Amino acid sequence: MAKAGREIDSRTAILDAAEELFSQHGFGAVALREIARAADLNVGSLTYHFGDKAGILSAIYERHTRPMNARRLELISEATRIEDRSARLTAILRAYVVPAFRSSDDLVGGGARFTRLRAILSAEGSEQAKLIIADAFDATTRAFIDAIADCVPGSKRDDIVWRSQFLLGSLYYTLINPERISRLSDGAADGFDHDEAIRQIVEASHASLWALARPLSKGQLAQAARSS
Amino acid sequence: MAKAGREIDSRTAILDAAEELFSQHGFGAVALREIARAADLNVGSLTYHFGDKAGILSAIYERHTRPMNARRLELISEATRIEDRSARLTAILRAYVVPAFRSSDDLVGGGARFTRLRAILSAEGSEQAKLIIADAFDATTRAFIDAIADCVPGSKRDDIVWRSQFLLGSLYYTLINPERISRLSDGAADGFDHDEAIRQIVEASHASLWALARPLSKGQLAQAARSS
DNA sequence: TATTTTTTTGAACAGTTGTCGAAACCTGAT
DNA sequence: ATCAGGTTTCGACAACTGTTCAAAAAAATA
Repeated sequence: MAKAGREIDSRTAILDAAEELFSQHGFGAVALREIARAADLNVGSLTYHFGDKAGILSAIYERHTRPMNARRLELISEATRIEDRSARLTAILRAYVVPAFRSSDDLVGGGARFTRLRAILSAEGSEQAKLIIADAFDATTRAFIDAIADCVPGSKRDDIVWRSQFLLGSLYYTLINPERISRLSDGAADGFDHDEAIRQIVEASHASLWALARPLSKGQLAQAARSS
Repeated sequence: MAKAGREIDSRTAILDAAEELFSQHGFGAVALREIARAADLNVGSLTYHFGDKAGILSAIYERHTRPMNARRLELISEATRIEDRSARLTAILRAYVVPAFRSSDDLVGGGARFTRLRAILSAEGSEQAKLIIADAFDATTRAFIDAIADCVPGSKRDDIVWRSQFLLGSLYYTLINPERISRLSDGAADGFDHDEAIRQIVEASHASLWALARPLSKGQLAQAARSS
């Protein structure tokens, strides 16, 4: 397992280059030769280290999935200790969203990039990619849904599933189309601002999910609006 | 401009086949020969009718954009006549979501398929596709945001932009990953049910946007939850 | 029917794709 | 200095890509 070559570590150089390119153009649209050029290596090196093109994607997933899931579960665990239901819900939502944007541990700046990659891959839906993505995040998502359900007692679980997936949709959309937010707000909002994006997603999702706790009729809601 | 060939109309046969394939695998991943095979025609026919591969995508957009936008503006116009703010908001949201799922006029079943195509293209972000997509829906989206703003007076416009884009993200995500909703709810919810999806998206977005009308503090929200 | 126009076909093109194997290279231990 | 190991390079491969074009076919027009 000795290291050789001009690079410090060719494997991570390849993964870094591939992750950057995949997160921008998707899996199928990126040629192995592009990755090789970006990593300053020959094409053959890629298949030597990872066997397959799909093997590169597998390795990318492997180095992100575990730490990101661990961080999420850790934060969710912290959040569930909060007494106040509304504050707890906010903490749980942050536990899910923040690790998706920020890097986990050593991988600097990789959080948002990897999440963006996941977003693109889910849309691309290539057969090769599907096998790798699999359900790497299903268990965590279920824990996340359970934690939410405890914050909004009495609500139907189906509704929570729907709205928690809408959270994921909002997350993906923001990472893929940040410029639309900037443009539609005429520059007043910055879609590229991760901190602001986190805040917006968390608050919007909070409102969406919290409404399940006390399902007011539309008439009641309208009345409340009129009286304000 | 006479019609010929074995098919009723080769042009629409090509567009139908291409739309189906593009909406499933994206623009770059579909080969012209696949489209030709699906349309029961030769490859040369495609470039004969549409010049380019991009030309096919252009034609798909052209036959959907106008009617879908028209239908949306029509429904928004109807909705703005509703007095009750909450009911009006619901109607506006439906005006945006329903045409994205249901077909407009003659094109049977094309609504959801075309929206799914848009979702995939936005993720793919290929240069060729970007030029075609352009801002075909920007004007309508702005009218949509304006109409929402009237329902939630006093709220910041930035917030409305963010949350309206989250609506779009939820829409896209639902069309791309319907099976995730079914799976995470253990079959209790059906992600493929368009009517249910419309209802869920509209209600969740309503809660999200309506909360902007009367920004309660988290303490107040928590108190309300406790008292219930 | 004969002529003209539109459409379809089949083949070919230059370029790119992922993958593979043999040779060259580098490094550290013997 | 020799050897063995992992690593990198280069070249080639078959398959597939979008696009083009002349010829054949079909349809429309006269």
